[in-house]
Amino acid sequence: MIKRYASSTDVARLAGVSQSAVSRTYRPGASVSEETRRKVLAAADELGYRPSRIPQIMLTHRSHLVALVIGGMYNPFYSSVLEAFVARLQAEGWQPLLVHVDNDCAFDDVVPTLASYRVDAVVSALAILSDDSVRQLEQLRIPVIAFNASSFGDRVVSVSSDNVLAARLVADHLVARGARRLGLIAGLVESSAGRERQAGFTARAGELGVPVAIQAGGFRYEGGRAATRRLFEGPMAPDGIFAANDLMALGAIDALRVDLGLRVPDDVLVAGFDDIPSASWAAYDLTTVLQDAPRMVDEALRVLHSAAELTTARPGRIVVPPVLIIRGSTDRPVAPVQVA
Amino acid sequence: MIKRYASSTDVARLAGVSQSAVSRTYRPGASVSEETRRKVLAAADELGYRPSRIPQIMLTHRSHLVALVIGGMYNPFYSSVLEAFVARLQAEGWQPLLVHVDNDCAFDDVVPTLASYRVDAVVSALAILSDDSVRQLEQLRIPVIAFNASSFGDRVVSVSSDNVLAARLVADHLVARGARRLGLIAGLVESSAGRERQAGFTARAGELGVPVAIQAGGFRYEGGRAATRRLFEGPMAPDGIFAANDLMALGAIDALRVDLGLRVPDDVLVAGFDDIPSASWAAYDLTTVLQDAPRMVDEALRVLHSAAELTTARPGRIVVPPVLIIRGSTDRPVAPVQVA
DNA sequence: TTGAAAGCGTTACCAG
DNA sequence: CTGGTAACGCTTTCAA
Repeated sequence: MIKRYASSTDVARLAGVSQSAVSRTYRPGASVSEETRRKVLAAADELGYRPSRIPQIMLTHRSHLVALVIGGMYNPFYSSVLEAFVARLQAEGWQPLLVHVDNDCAFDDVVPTLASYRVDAVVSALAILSDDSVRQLEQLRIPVIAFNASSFGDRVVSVSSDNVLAARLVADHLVARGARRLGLIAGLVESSAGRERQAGFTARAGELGVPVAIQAGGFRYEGGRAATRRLFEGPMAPDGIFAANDLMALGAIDALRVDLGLRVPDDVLVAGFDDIPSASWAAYDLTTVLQDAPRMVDEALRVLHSAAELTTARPGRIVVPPVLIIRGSTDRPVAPVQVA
Repeated sequence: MIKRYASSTDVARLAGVSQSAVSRTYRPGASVSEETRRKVLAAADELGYRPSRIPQIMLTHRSHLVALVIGGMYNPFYSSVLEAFVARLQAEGWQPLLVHVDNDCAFDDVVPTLASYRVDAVVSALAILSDDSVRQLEQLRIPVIAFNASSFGDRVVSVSSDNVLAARLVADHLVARGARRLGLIAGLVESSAGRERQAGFTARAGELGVPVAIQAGGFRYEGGRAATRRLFEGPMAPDGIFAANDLMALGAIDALRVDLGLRVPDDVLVAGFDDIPSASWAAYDLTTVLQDAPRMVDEALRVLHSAAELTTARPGRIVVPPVLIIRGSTDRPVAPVQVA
């Protein structure tokens, strides 16, 4: 087995000082003579020495490692969340250990590994979080922060947008712009965010006395496109569609224009959720709900800080206000139009 | 300071056995009596114990940690590469430590942190890798694998597509489909991949006797859109455009259709590079070069395995064959058309 | 099969 | 200011 990294003892030997002296040289505010420091730094430079955090982890019971659990990176919303998270964690002295899971039971499998690295906390950006994984992490006393998944509000801390309110705003907007037969493209039933968006939208539509047809789109572009075609196979062709995320909304727009030969927004209004970059591309110009990722990350980090000194974060829900971004895909006069 | 994780000593105490017995219980193939194993597992379960890898790192000089350095996650190509990498690393027993850098000097800043966690290797998916960072990692004897950046072929291992060949194929294709005045939207000069694509394209166009106008697009959608408008301000309005990545190509298509009122592919052919998901969306249907991310990740992992036992990977370039994906954005008869 | 003990690379504490 | 030493949690070796 090759020894790759030099140790403080190696440096001490070369510099002709004690190992303690090397340690002190790298500890700010420790008392080392200029002479010793010089010798140590010279030796360290020669050997390519950097102090190791590993023994510190044993001593302090703090690794400064945070597990970041991600699932569907196909959704650009999650890439931007990930990027923001990593940048913020680094800036505050944490190191993200990235964990990718395809499906939920795979998460259970990696929990022991995370534990073996003694992570200080787990941040999950999974749409879905199984009861089992939560229980496992609880037993290991690892604080868990759920991003965009509120189903475990009583056991973990969750940070998410106000999905219900946002979906209600979308329903209001579509109806105000003249829609009278709504279509909803749902995500995955396992996703609490998706369920909340569906609930808010259908509730508000009900209050407004407007019917809603529902098709599942699985949060993907192709799913949204297929769901849209199915919506138009039914008896009630919608004149306003809300997709539970932007990817599906973009698929819906393409289905309407390319597969069905309809115009957006002239024939059908379309709105999405997330405000991913492609939502603002000229070909789509999609009305959507902005999820304030930086703000959500901020909140998650606030929780992380407080959880760092506890064995578990205090359960609860943190809800970030959403913003409706109105673009061309719903750009019609506000005055209700006459519908056949 | 709270002690979050139980130790083998805690378990031993509760189980009424020695700490060695606990260790052996978790080491496959060690000799423990059924009775002891039972007591240990019961105690471990009660305390939520998982063996720690931290002391092992000290003993073996191997952390099984791999630093994954990422930059522009705005490009979906990198999210999919990241996802593939993380999945593969995990499957093979490594843990990715994620590092995000905004600009290159920021990388220099995190190198000491990576070293302090005793990472076994660094995989950089940065378009740009500074000379300084490479030198720093060399001095620390950390093997480096550069993904999609070949400028340091003599110092590190790089894995990339055959950018030159791919760009030549694109030039051939555009000209075969009738383009006679080419436009090239370049990425960033600092990116070796971008430079290679530009070199291959202009070289082949030269051989074919077709002029090329160049505008920089910075690898972003907006940049590609603006670059396209600039191409048409010049004296030579192109009838075929190659963008050094898909994001810029999509911006180009929107510029052509929305800003300039031209048709794609009827008036102008457009091709990109990467084959990101949105390239195949109906609104764009973009001809592009597929970078075989899974294959590239495979190659990188092969290098990682061999580098794991060395203090440095043997420098060299690994080049993965690209595939031209022909879609609607260049869909014109193969026979050369007459151009004014 | 079992327990005791050394050692990994640090930091903190102590005596000099 | 300096060097020696204990301690962290684990694996491995050795003796019982």
